[in-house]
Amino acid sequence: MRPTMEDVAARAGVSRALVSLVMRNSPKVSEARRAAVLRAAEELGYQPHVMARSLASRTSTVLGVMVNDLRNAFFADVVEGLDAAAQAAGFDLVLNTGGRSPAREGNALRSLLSFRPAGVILLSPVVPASAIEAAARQCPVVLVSRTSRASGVDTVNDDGEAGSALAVDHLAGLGHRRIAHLDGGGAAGAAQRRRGFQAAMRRHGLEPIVVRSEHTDTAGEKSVRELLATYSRLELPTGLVAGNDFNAVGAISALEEAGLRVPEDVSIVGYDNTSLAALRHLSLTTVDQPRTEMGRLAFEALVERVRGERTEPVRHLLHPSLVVRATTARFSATGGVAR
Amino acid sequence: MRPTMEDVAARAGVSRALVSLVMRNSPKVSEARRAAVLRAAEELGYQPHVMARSLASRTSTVLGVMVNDLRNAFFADVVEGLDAAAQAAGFDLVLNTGGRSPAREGNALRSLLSFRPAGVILLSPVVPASAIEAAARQCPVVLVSRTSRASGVDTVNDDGEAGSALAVDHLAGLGHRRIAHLDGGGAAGAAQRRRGFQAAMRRHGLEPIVVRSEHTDTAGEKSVRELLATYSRLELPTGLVAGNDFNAVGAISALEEAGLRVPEDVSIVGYDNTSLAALRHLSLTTVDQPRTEMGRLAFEALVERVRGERTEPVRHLLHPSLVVRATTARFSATGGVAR
DNA sequence: TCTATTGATTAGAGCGCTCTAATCTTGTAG
DNA sequence: CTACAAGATTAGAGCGCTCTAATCAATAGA
Repeated sequence: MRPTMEDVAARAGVSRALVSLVMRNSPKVSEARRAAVLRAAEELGYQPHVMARSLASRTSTVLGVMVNDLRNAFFADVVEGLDAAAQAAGFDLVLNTGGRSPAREGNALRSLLSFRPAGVILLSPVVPASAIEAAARQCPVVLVSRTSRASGVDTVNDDGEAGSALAVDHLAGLGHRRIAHLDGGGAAGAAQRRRGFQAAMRRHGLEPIVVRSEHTDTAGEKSVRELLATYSRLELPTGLVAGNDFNAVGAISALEEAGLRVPEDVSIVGYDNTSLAALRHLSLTTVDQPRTEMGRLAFEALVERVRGERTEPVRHLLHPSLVVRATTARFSATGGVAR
Repeated sequence: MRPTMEDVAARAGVSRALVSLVMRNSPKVSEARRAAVLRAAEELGYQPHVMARSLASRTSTVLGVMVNDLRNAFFADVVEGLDAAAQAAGFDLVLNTGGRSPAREGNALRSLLSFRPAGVILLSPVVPASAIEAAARQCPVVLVSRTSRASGVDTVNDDGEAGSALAVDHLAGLGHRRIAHLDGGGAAGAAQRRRGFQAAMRRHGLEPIVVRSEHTDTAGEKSVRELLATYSRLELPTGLVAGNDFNAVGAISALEEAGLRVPEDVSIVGYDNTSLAALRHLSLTTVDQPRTEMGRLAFEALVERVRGERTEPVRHLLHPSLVVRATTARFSATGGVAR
């Protein structure tokens, strides 16, 4: 049996209460006793039992985290940021996955709440808003990559409109006039990216071209083939704002297959700055979301609530940034830069 | 305040003990009472408090999981497999990251153990063996992508030697004779892959060429440049077994940069079958590890111990498989297939 | 010498649950 | 009726800790 506080107390010749004080770094313990207790604890290999502590103190150091899909590098990055911040502050993460199904997410959320966590962080959840509000009645809730109007809920989102605008500004700045967006369809954040694209294009006095696509490489290929079938070579968009990096890679494949060069004939911008984009082989110009930072902010928002420092909801809208790599170049009327 | 068992008992007009029995699906409760309790619980929105339950029953449904690096898709996949199995069996995951530093991993592990978890799963940990053995004295431990001889420790590993052999057999079968391995250096599993490569080459009566590299794309580029500098065009290896997929992508870049075509001039096999490899743009032939399966097996090994069904350590060595895509082709003495 | 006062220590109740053992109901057989 | 077994229910201790209030020791002031 693992030693308990009682064992440490007996060995150190003090009361359990004193051991408790030492374990919580209370200042009102004499140095002599503290040392004795610490030594006894060390000798027995004692470690406080977080669950018992949580129960007795009616506080929790557990943060529930529900992830839409861990295989998605985006979420993995957010969780890493979350974990780093939580560890530094002495919190522990209980982690779940919802399998992208509302029903399963509901169970996962319930399971997290049964820990009576200090708070809960949901990464791009697909559960109905009512479920989120119900959770918010039990403990603070922070949403990442999903919005909410509930007052007990904080949100952390990337400003997809600004991100698309960044991409458009970049391409327009390079002289491109015919620019198309490969829309992410129903994917999280896709609507904002599309809106941002359209708004930015109009701001530049350009006609927005939106092609329905998805956040996968095969969809990117397909969409570009459609584009190629629709436009003559001379009218083909010379700039492409993809829904995400995967989509961009697919688009590049289809372009190259058709004998078009990137970036000489067509410039292309991705979205997300995944590890994929950074690969030298691709060197994709892309829009970066501060993912680790998003995790940190989510944690901080939660902790502010837990500590009662704030009751008003906070809505973080993070500003993305453009990472210029090798898939974008100045527009050339001759359809290619000089070689 | 959230309702407790006492509240439910009062509302249903029964004792707390009876509510406890209902919550645990005990068969020795009359249907009438069961229904009454369930209704009262429903009305109050009652959910048992896992921590209190764990404390009282001296059992735990918590599994501690320490991940070397969540950003690495490999681990994210394993965790997904783990999570699916754990959820199905009613366990919860407490998750940590070690920041790839032994000291930080030590803290992370301690933090997990302070939950008195049913068991602990470590994904490619870098802590010293002694720390693992110490943990194993407190609860069952399963290691993924790391070996151990301790008797309280189960392990789940992919058979890196077999994986490399698969790659070599494939290339040799395509007629390649000069085959080089881009070694992963100190990375987890790199040693096995190298050994497997060497053994397989000898089995085919071929001379193994090993180039020191790392599991990154830039290292892959660098290594191929070295290869190009070392060998004349005619003596250049025509088959490459990369340390992992990233490494393979870097290698491809360097080859193309040098005017060599993949797979016409050089065939290349990756390792891990990451989402990267599946990208149609790359279509990398690669060795697949059953990652989700590894997570599931780790969970099962743990549960067997938790249930006391087994005390002997189990050492899973999973058989990888080859996924043939477009970066490998039959060797042609003319240095290229007919076009 | 006798309070106050301050700081250090501890007794003991209680967190929300489980679990053993005891108690209460029935139904049935004698 | 009574006795008793079997099933249903409950009392109450206890899991490992925290926290309030009480106790104790030591020092200072009068």
